[in-house]
Amino acid sequence: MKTNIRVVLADDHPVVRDGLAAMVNQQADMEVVAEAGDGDEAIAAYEQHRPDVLVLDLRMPKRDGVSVVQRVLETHPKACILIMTTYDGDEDIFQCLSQGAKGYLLKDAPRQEILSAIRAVSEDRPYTSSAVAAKALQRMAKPSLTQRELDVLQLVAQGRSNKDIARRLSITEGTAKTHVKAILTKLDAISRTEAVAVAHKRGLIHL
Amino acid sequence: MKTNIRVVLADDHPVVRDGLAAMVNQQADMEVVAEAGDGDEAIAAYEQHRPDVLVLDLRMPKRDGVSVVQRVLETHPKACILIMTTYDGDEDIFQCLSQGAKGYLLKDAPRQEILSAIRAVSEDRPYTSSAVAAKALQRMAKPSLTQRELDVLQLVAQGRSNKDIARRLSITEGTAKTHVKAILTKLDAISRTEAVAVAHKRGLIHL
DNA sequence: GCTTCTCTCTATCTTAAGAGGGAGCGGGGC
DNA sequence: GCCCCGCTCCCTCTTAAGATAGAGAGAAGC
Repeated sequence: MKTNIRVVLADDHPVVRDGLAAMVNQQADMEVVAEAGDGDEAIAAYEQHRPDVLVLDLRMPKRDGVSVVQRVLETHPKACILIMTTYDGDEDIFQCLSQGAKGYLLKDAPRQEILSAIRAVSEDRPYTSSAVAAKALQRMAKPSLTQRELDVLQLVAQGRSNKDIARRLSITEGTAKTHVKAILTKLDAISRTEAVAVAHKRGLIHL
Repeated sequence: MKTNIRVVLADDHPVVRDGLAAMVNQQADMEVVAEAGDGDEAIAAYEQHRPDVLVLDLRMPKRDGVSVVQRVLETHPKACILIMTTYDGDEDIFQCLSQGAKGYLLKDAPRQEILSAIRAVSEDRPYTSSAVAAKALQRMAKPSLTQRELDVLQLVAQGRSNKDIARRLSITEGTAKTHVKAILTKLDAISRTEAVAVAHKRGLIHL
């Protein structure tokens, strides 16, 4: 057939790109037209080739997946992006999906699932894996952190003291404590260290 | 030639296995004889095929890379094992190498490096990447934690209080504090939360 | 206009964390 | 035998962390 699905692969591991490329090129109805090893290359490759599907790793050097999704959809609102990630707890997944990514995949997914996800996304059909759907529901029930709280959380995770955090954010120590307290309540943690553990598990922060 | 290098691949991501398999099978002098998706399968595959090289991911379900290395070398002291990992800061790398793994690789290594590493290991020559050699030197200079301290660190990372840690390890709170203090000193951290951050960066713990 | 939310700041109080000591006991190496 | 090390326990003291409660300013939505 002449209506091949044109795919661009973006992943920082050559091995993974090879694996995906091998799988894709074996299919009669799809082909890899370009590969990218980091976020900037991914954007450049998209601009140049305008593929039917962009398969995108979330964690990449220079520019992470979230910002690539943002950037590409800004200039090409109809772009079909399939997110690929290692961790299903990753908060970024939901950020990408809500920004307009068409689907997401776990890296440990079997071959068939990967291929059918690419086909689905290429036809503008959203692809939702059951694992992520479940996570999404769980996530709905939990309170979300404000931007300021995420700022504070980031510093807490680095091991900063309240006083240090206050200095860096140009607020009083009392305010820093207020934010930390709010974080503890929302994450259902007793101590800041537990909060970091929970936040990491939920993919709210990347250490 | 008839002296093919027989390779077993162990990685929990089908995509990665595909990529490696494609690369390896393209070479005239090597072939993939089996693949494994977790630690137990890796051991079973080794027993069954006795390959020249076992390419092993450090992080796998059921049984992690370290214990696979241990197990295989126990019964086959001459086994040639090539460790593959995503993170170069991983403490487990050194554990594997000191246990007798012949080489290690980063997953973001280029194709050529991967292939030459496999060839080196198959000839019983150790393969050491420059990145890891540098890390190894850095690591030498730093004080190492005792087993007990690692136990405590694990619990600290989960957000447990000193009192809680004491209860779980059947020691007094004072002793728990002593261990925590030693950890802080060795990791050069001011607070337990910073200690967790440092420990994670060094791959001493996996959250 | 009113409510709601976020961010900011205040104050007090209790408890946990961390600094700085010292010390006994068992095992392994010298 | 002795010494070093890892693990355990003890003490005091200071400071940081966390619980609790209240409140004002500004923005967004109804």
